[in-house]
Amino acid sequence: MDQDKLQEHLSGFEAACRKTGLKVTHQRLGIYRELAVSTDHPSAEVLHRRLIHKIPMLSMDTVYRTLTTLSQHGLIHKVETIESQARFEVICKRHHHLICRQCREIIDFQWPSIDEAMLPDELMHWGKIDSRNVVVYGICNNCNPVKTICNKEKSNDRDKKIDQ
Amino acid sequence: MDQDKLQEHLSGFEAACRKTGLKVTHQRLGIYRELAVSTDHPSAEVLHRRLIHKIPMLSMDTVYRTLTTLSQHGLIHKVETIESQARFEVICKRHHHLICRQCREIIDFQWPSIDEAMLPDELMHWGKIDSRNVVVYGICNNCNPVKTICNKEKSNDRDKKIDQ
DNA sequence: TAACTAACAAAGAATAATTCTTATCTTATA
DNA sequence: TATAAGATAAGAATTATTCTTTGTTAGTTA
Repeated sequence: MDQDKLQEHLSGFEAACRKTGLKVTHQRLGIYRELAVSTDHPSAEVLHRRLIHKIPMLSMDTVYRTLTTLSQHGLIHKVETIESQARFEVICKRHHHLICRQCREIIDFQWPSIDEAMLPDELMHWGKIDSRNVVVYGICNNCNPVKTICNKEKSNDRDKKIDQ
Repeated sequence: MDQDKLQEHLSGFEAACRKTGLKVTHQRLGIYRELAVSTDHPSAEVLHRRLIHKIPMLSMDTVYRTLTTLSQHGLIHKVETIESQARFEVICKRHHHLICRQCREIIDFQWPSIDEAMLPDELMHWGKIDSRNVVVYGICNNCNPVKTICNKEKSNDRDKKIDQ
């Protein structure tokens, strides 16, 4: 995310906070900004690790509380996964997620035809739908190199913790 | 799931266990059967509660262990959600999930056109894809009854936002 | 059918992720 | 600038899940 886009996001964020009556605190702004510049859908823990040198007194609880609050107010997203640790993203343009079962990297992709497709009729009378997301799982080439040409002995990042 | 279908499932399950070298134990069979007759994507805790009168000595640990094992061997699915408690389902015919943010009920629906649609090109060189699921979130009519005529007033927009 | 061994149970400890409690601050507003 | 509502830090607590050990049970194979 480039600087202009970021500034735009941050202004939008402040405005949205004010509108909903959320106070614009240093911590919230910091957490939101960090999330906005992250492309890897960080967990609360990762965000905390990245922010602690900027906001030394930042507690994990604040990160969790903030993420929950922002998510409840629709300012950020919790990503659907089969993991136990929740991961987040700012709300940017519509996209879906591709997740590696091994290294757990989550990458975004667009799929406009799905976004526009009519949902099946049976959903029409269920209630009020507010999001539709595709989650694609698999093993990425880094984790399970294509044998074809070379196959350089795989990097064993099974438990790689997606840090900083 | 009707009786025949269930029997078929159970035979398939036993065969699959034997094939992978998993022992077909009373507990595994019981847990799998309970999951197969459940349409509500139960958590480990719920399954345990439902089974404890049939298998009085069943421990939570066994339920967790079994669900993990079966899931690792591709015999059951862990459902993608934004919840902290994991929920499971047997592998039946292809379907997607509709989840109520309020009551957390998860219901299945089919969407064949998505199942057949080509994934975007950009995913082609990412790795080996093994599943694609649509997760639809919203508020069901039971939780937020439609006030037929007009009324808005409700729709506490706080949590809305993410469109369609 | 015996024997080998994975799987199970119990019980408790451990871990990981997240939330609560309380006293103390900060932001937005009067 | 005072102040009330709301937010934070710190640590305790909770929840979900996994691990450890020991003794037992029960599938599977010879």
